[in-house]
Amino acid sequence: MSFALDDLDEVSQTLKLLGDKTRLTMMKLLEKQECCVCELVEIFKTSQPSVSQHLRKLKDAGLVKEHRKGQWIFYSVNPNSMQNELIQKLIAFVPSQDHELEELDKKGLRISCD
Amino acid sequence: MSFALDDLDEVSQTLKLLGDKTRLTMMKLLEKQECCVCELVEIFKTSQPSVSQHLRKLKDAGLVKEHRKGQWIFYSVNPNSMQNELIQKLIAFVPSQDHELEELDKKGLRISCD
DNA sequence: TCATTATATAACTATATGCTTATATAATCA
DNA sequence: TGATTATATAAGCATATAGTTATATAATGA
Repeated sequence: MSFALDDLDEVSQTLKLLGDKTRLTMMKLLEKQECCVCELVEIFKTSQPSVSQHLRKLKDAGLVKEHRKGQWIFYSVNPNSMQNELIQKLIAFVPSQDHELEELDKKGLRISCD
Repeated sequence: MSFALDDLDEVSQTLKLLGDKTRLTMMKLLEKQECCVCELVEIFKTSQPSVSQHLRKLKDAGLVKEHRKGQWIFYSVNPNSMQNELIQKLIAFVPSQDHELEELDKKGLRISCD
């Protein structure tokens, strides 16, 4: 069961976070598929600190979770966040990012473990 | 018929706009009921220029419409905006602002024309 | 253990944002 | 017409934000 998020501050805080193109796209990507930082650096064509700082904000808000696999840290959307119902509705409006993941595969830059 | 808003920039731009507590609350209010600037000044307990500037941003994005009645200019949510489907989903998560309108009535500060 | 790779964090900078004060425009009313 | 009321806009300021560079931490592998 997901309980409704009915608090003005939390809604506006969440919208402010996702009012950034990079973070909004990240959520769309990480909803479908967990990614490590270096994959996101490749996808967003930006610096590693920039990616880490965006992820930090999403994590602080509880929107993503992380787990380490060896040297990599993988991030994905936290399905148990209080804001998840809102998040799901939002990212439905964001264009699919599947092509980004396919690009990664093509370039052989996809990280996979186990 | 409402057509889906499927553009990353427009979605993130809309979320950034509504990632402000004042503007988010305004949209919730103006969805239910048109208000003039002076009513919003009373409700938000802030300055008139501040309210006007927020409304300006919402209007520039096409999210609200205005019409003058005598000396007052009334604003309301524009149901024909390209983002309306997204807006409706968003403001469903915002707590009702009915009490604000009731407060106005009680204080005799509600503007009505015709 | 040392070098390499992945990630996080800190400090700095440039730009964006929201509010304030002051002023301009527009409508109403005496 | 002049005073009042409602609203918009401009300029200035303080804070927030996102990116950069430099550095720290952590895991891997030779």
